[in-house]
Amino acid sequence: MGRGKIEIKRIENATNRQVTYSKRRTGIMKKAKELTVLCDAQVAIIMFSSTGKYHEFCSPSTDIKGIFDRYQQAIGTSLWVEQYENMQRTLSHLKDINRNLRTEIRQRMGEDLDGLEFDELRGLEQNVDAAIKEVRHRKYHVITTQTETYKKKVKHSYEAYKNLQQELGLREEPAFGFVDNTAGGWDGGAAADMYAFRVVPSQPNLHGMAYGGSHDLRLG
Amino acid sequence: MGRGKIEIKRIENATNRQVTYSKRRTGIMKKAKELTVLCDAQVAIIMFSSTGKYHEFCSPSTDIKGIFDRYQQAIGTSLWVEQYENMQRTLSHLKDINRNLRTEIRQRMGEDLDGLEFDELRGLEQNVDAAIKEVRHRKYHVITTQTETYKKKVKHSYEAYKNLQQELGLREEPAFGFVDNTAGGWDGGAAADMYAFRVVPSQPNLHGMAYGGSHDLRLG
DNA sequence: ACCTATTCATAAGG
DNA sequence: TCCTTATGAATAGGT
Repeated sequence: MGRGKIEIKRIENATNRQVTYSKRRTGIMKKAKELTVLCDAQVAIIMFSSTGKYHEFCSPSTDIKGIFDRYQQAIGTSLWVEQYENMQRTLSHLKDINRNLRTEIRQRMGEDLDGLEFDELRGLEQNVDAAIKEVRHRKYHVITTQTETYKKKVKHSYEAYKNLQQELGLREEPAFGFVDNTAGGWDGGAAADMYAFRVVPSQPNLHGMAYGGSHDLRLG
Repeated sequence: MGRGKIEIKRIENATNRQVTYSKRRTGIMKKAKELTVLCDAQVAIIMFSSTGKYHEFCSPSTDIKGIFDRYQQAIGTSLWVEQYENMQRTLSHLKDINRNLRTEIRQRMGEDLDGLEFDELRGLEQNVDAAIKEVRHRKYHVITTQTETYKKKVKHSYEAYKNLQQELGLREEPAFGFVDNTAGGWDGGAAADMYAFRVVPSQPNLHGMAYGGSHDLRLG
């Protein structure tokens, strides 16, 4: 249709190609619209010209996404579903793991023990018992190190003070006496009591997690 | 075009509508193919007839998914990205939670304590200490209940045996004596020792989780 | 963007 | 669905 037949092959002249693209695109869109009205059909068209411009058509009462969701249903799931389903699987797997982890934590906190057999309880007890030994050991290490540090600080301060006195030629009595009362091993209970005043009253927080408090276990 | 002009409105006769759909669909597909060849364009078309049958066209050297990915880029991300990104967010949130839970478990097992302050260690110790009391309490409860059950079973057996003797008119000595040696409270250590032979040698397993063993913490 | 000769698509009927 | 054909629509090439 037109002044002379044309061969259906790529139009080499860029201007002609662009003009023909415009005309024929309009024609297809019109035909598509007529089809949706005449035949009560749903149509979605997406076009990219050779210059990269894009145009779309979509029958009314829906949108591209709607038609593509229907399309995916029609061809029986594919396209993006694969990565989507992978994600879904990973997600539910993670939820399972989280549930198990939370169960284990609760049991390690002495809750939710009703379902456990004697053997299981015994294993749990032994495990928690070993854990508390580790925690105590670490605690004593920390407090010992801390104490040594303070001891050294005091010692250095005292020596600096004495040096200052000497340099000033003063002979006054020191303002305080330095006594080493931190030597030797630490008794666990005593250490805990000595430092009880330093413990914060609310839940102690470990890297954002409060032991014994409520965990942020929302699944989002 | 055709033997008479037609009005562009829904064709009420179902057969005519179907016939027209077929003809015009073919026409559009042909036009689309010509467009892709003549103008070096990319085209994707999806159609659903009023009867639900679907047809598609796609320019060569690509596929529907390819064109739609390009389409989404062109309009600047949308469509499925929203739910996809929601999922991605949920997933990474779950992973965070998972990591925190595992950290907490490890710390409750006495591992990974290096990063903790004294106050935190103290909180952890108190918490684990409270937990082990709960576990022991539960363990004693279970073993006591179990023992009571066995005791009753033995008692019932013995009574049945005595009744049988009486009914048979026999006067032989009983084959075994019934002595109540399970009354009174249970000492924890003693109980554990008494029943030590019942403990399975390998890791005790609690609902599929082995305390102190390796957890199935693969993230998939 | 408009014009128009020409080709094409298709409505109706079999 | 395919064939036929009269007729209106689409459009190639030029302005």
